[in-house]
Amino acid sequence: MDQNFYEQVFELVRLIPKGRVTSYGAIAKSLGAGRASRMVGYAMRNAALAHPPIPAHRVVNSSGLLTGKFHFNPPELMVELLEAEGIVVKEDKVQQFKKVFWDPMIEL
DNA sequence: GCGCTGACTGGCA
DNA sequence: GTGCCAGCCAGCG
Repeated sequence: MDQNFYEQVFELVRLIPKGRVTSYGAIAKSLGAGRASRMVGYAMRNAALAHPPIPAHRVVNSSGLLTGKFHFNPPELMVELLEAEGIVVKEDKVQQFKKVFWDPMIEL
């Protein structure tokens, strides 16, 4: 780890292919901080202010639930972006989560 | 230095 | 599928 944890989180999130999503835990694990999933979420908080912009809408929790959509501006933006990429979202949950799930451990 | 909070997770009922 | 609990680590008052 020669870079900061946040930097790695941001980079990994940027690598998420369009139309795919991943979970905080998957990101944390791929960075070697399997139990630091909360830190990933905390990092995403900076994502909104980060430059260049981070596609934080592609990051959801292990259940495919859009737990962080409330932090968007406006909150419904997250769903809008996801659906715009072909991801089906209903009731703040990613449908066919297994299909659109992108595992950084496998893909990288 | 201490305690609470949080964009979480996995296990169990 | 849903709900509760304990573990984790960084930031903030």
